Amino acid sequence: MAVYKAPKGTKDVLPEQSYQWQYLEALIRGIVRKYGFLEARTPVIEHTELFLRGVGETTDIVQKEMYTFEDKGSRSITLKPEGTAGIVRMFVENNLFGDTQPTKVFYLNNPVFRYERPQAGRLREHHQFGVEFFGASKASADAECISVATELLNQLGCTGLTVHLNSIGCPKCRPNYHAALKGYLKSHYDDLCETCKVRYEQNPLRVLDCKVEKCKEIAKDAPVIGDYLCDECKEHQAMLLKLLDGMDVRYELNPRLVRGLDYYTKTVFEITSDSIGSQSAVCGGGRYDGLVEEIGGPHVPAVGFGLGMERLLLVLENIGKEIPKPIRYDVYLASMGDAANERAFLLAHEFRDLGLCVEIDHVGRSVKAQLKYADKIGAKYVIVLGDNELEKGEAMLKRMSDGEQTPVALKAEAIKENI
RNA sequence: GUGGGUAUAGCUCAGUUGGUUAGAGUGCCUGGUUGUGGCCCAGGAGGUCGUGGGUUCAAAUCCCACUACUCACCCCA
Repeated sequence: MAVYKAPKGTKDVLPEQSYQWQYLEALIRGIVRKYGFLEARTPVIEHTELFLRGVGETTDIVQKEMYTFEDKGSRSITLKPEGTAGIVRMFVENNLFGDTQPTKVFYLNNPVFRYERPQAGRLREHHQFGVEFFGASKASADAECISVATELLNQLGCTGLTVHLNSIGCPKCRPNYHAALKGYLKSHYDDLCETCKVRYEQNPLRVLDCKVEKCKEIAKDAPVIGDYLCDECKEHQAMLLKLLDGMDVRYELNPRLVRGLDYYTKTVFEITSDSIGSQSAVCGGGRYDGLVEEIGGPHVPAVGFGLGMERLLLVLENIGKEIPKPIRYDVYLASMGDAANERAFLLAHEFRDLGLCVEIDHVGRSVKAQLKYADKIGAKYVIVLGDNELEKGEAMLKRMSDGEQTPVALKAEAIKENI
């Protein structure tokens, strides 16, 4: 029985709901196009090593959530747990850094996999839309990325969203902050939760993110990164805020926003929703100036984000946003009797040549049942074909919205005039 | 990995202190005359009551285990 179910944490997109995905896809393509982002597609699998180096060995994603296996050639392969590492690998492997910069790419409906306990808004396989902006160190690049996300969300009419923003510094200034933070945490070490004791050693920034009450108490009075940023990081953030203000993008500065991927530098941001349960992040990203080098390329600054498609759909559902359902059939050809059935089939063929969407009877229903079926599948018009119509070479074109019937000659072009 | 909740028709759910052929709404099929949808009316099909054990004369109902789903922690999109 279990064999015939989709694996835990995965979901089918059923035929009746795929239009929602297509709607988002079209909207997204229209937006990124205006910014000049080009689509890139990378493999679902990568060498495990890429994520160890890219995402970071101490992260939860790498330590306990990856789908890793050995292939028949004894290579360690991993289903991608996030979108950025693969794109960076592509960027480096194909020497795209050698082209004129910047390089602006996006990915759409990119499947990513994490072995986690499923819950509201969290799947083991989900799909991301994301943007990666290489070779641009200026804050305008950060601002464009955020703008792509907020424009999308705004165009969809999303409400209850918050843009959280922070800077976590760069390799020049972060060590100072690390030292200060560790110094502070050391005096509270015994009160930290068990995982935070480990974080203290491996990645003290993450203690700020801890949800345990005691740790939150401690974090509240911890030194703030903003006080330790170097001039360059400070100026970068100031410029970003200025540009966001100029676009009227609302944001909240959150000094404790720390993301679970190791590659970020300077800007980090997250967009959360208050309507989709506790897994509230719809979009997350930031700057990663050191990652290209880490993956074996030259020093190339970059910034990007990932946005969860399933969560975006959840937001739309929960705020009652209706996605327009496309018309499936223009015409349904009801027919009875062998001659009319055959004529209906060929007429449908002619209609399709003219670009119309049309359906006929494939199961031998009565005329009454065919009308009912035409109504159910949302056909705009119905034509009933029987011996009478074949003789006269004329039939009634029935408009389903109001039932009005008009006589038409049995010629595809002529009928098309009337719809 | 840790907790809580749920499991009865395709779907959403009833099912009284254990009691005889397990129900409703919706969906599906058919019919309400001879070739015309929506509304209405009538009829029909459809259920190993998640699985396996136990208690009992008797279990959808009580007990245990397992599984699945779900929500939350954790983490993240």
